[in-house]
Amino acid sequence: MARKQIELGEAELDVMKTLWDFGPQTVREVLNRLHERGRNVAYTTVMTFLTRLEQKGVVASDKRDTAYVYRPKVSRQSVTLSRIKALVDQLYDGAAAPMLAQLIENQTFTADEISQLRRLIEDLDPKKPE
Amino acid sequence: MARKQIELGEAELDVMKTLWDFGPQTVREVLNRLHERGRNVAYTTVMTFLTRLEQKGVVASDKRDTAYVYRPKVSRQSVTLSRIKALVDQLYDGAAAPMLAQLIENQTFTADEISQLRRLIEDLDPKKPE
DNA sequence: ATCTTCCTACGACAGTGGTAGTAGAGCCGC
DNA sequence: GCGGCTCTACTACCACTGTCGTAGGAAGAT
Repeated sequence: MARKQIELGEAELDVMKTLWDFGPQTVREVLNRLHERGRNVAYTTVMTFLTRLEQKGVVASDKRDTAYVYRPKVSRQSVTLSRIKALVDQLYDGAAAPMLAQLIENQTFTADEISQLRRLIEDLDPKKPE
Repeated sequence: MARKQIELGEAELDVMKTLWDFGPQTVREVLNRLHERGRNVAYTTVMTFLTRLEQKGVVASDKRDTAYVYRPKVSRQSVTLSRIKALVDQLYDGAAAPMLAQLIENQTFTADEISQLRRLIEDLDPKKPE
């Protein structure tokens, strides 16, 4: 019950992405990555993000030489999934099927994607146990 | 470019839901609905929500007798869709298929839902025009 | 007329997230 | 040994969101 859902802001998520995509990095390295992706923040801003993320328990740091190196403590998958779940809860009271339906109806897909999705659906078993 | 995405908070969304589900209502009515769904907020809190929602342009109000009646100005669908899109953008850079895949893989569905989804997928045409 | 009740208007406050500045420590080059 | 450069620590600030309180008007109950 005390399961306090980890909330990450948009910018914080961006920082996580660079850690996921490029591995453990120093503040400066993260800063450069962010600039590359068009997020032009100040050095100290990145520090703030990383510190907050560490407080939230989603990254860890070790000192290497003079600077700290930060690394993710949670997987991209888990964050992604929990976000999706939060949205499903919010919008559809936890029922994933209607959300899927809406997504499917309102997006366009390539033929490849469609066959991929078909395969996924074919393989579904009802109430498959974990 | 000036396309300012409408942001609704969790509680604000809850208010919208009562308007969508039960139609135009006064502050008091919304309050009661919220209490029914377990959101125990104060009367003035609901007022604040409705006022803010009106400022955001997603609800409108008319005076009826002594009290204002609030009604939604945007459809549930549109809000829902734009939220989903925001998430897809955030997590998958706008590619819906991977998100679908992840959802499908990590949820369990009833047989009914599965056949419904199957039908949806079957009907998909590649790059189907609007 | 007064009391009670309901409604609105307005202000307030704390928490979070995005953003940054300043101060001070450690090290490098000369 | 001194000036820079880089890094951390700490503080700050604003906007937004969730939450509410108080003040005052209007209108029915007595």
